[in-house]
Amino acid sequence: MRPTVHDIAAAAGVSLATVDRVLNQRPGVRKVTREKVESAIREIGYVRDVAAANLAKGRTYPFVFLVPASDNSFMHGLNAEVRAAVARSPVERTDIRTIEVPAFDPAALVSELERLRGERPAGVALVATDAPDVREAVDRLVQDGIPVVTVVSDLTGSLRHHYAGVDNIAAGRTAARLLGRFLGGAKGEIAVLAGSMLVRDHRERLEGFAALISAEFPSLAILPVIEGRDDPELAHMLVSDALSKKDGIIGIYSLGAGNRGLIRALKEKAADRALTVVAHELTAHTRAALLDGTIDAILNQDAGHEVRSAIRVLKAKADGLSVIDAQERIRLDIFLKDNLP
Amino acid sequence: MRPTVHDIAAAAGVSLATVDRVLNQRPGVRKVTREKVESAIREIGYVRDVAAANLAKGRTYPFVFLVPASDNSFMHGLNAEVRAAVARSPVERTDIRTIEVPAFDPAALVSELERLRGERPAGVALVATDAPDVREAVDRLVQDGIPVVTVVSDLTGSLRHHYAGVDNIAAGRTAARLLGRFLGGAKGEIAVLAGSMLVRDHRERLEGFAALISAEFPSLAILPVIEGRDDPELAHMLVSDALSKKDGIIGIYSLGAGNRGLIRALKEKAADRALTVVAHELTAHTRAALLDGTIDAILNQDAGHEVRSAIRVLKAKADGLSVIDAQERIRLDIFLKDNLP
DNA sequence: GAATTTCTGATTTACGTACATCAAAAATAG
DNA sequence: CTATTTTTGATGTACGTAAATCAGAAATTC
Repeated sequence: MRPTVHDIAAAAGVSLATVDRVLNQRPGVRKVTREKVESAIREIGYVRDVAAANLAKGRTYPFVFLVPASDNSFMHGLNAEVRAAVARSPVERTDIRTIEVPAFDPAALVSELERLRGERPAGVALVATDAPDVREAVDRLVQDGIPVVTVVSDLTGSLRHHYAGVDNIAAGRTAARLLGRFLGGAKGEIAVLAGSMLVRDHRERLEGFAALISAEFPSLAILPVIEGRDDPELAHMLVSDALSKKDGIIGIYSLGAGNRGLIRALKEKAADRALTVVAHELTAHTRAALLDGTIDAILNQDAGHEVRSAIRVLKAKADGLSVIDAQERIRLDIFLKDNLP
Repeated sequence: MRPTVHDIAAAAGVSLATVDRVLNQRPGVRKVTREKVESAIREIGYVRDVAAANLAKGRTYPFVFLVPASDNSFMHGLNAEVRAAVARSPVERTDIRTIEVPAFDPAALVSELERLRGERPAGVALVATDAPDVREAVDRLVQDGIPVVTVVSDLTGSLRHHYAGVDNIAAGRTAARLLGRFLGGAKGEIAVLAGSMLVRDHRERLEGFAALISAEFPSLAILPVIEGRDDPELAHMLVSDALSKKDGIIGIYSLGAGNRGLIRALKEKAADRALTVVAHELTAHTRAALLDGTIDAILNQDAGHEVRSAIRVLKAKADGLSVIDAQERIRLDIFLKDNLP
């Protein structure tokens, strides 16, 4: 049996009340006594029974998820996963509230974060827009002792406790190597379709991609980035246009959302051409395109894992517990036709 | 606040004791009363507070892990993960015991399983050796109401509750596509290094690999399988030999363990040749070989995830709860030089 | 050394569930 | 209708922790 508070009391020669005061950092304990108790805790190897503690406290964890009100498959998926987590929340003693904030709008995010600072939830998860004032707002929350994790997109240089998302530079490099190897030394041009260069994940993916291509696949030339604003219609138009004008294109890297438009353009304009295509995010559309050969590989981050990981980390931080790092690392999934889930 | 047993009692118009009898399936409740209580439970949407229940029961989950006494990096890694789980076990109210069983020895596994049947642990996890009498022994455990999950290697047609491992046919197909695409239509021979064709995962990987190569990459010819028994020395010898004799080899698929020997052979015999190599299981050796270009891609299953998943599933089954399927699906990791963890 | 402040101990209630006991009520058998 | 069995209610204790109260002890101040 693991030791309990009673065992600490006995070992330290103090009363239960004093042990409780030390454990919960309540005032009214002399320094010497406090140290006596603390060393007893260490000696007998006491670990607080979190389940019992939460039961006694009647505690639930009021968590807040800030999700961008963005209209693409990936964000819809993320939202669905948060809702699924909300559905499970009573069982896990969490009380998750989601707040939609305008996408790519640092000011809106900041004001929401400030509001939350007054509310003092047990933890905050957010899809960060990478701006200095957002970072400052997050850091203020952290300094107030509120656990904060970023999801999907991280915040440069902030004090957030954790980032539940993939390494986007590595993702870009991986895409580059796949494209480069699949093209087998051929010479030609690569088109890159992004959502917007104002978003950190997209910038990083491009950065990793471009670096590896130029370092290891010099026979491939990267064309100026096409910014499709994650909008299927716009993406369709821009990609169609590029394919018509340039017939040196032998590969495409789609690093953002809006793949529906890309896929349509490919089917219309490139059915005859042997294009190699690598895209991000597994959705119904990209899955179908992978299966029918329009896309050759899909890089993906599992939104469900990200949401669950964020919640686990917030809970652990709220309880002052440690997390299993390997469990919380969000992996970059590579899907070929053959290993689809 | 979520409803409690008191709420059920009030809603059903019975006493707490009766609710308790129904909930814990104790005798002494008339059918009509039982149904009244059950419908009240459904109506108010009561879910048992597992934490409080376990506290009251003073319950710990005595789980047993049967791991093969196999001397290769992967099994060592698996063992380490189980030990890590054991270290965490007091916090999670689990009491995990590991038992080493001789590898690839159905009889030994069966006798251990039979012994456990008498012991009645709260759950059993095992790396299955795929044999009919093992299946029967597992099914007897299941029929006795003991939760059973297979880890890494599954058991054909058995009643086990769950399999915490990757789809090995898909893994073989994925390896085939990677090799095929990386080779870019070149013509030549592919060598396959396996541990033993007596193990199910290896058989399945080969099956998937061969099927896809012959269907989609007809210019590639698969040489007879080299069985290295997961032994680095033997693998080294056999691969060296093959490389010396056949100079039509342009690709290698290593689907088992013992990659240390393979890597040595490659460095000695094929430094000059442009071989494309796909191997399984990320270890210190394969990682180094991937980074220095000796290996082109590594397929991996995360032993830590498998172990934690197995424990989560066993716990859920023991409590009669459901699991989050997406969370428990073990993914096939594809590692290139650029997305190593 | 008395008055005051600061610590400490003893005790109680609570969280939601499990489990046991004993008495009372209801159903069934004879 | 009585005797018996079955079903139900009432109540208490326990799990490990949190949190509160109040009295008493120890330390500090003047």
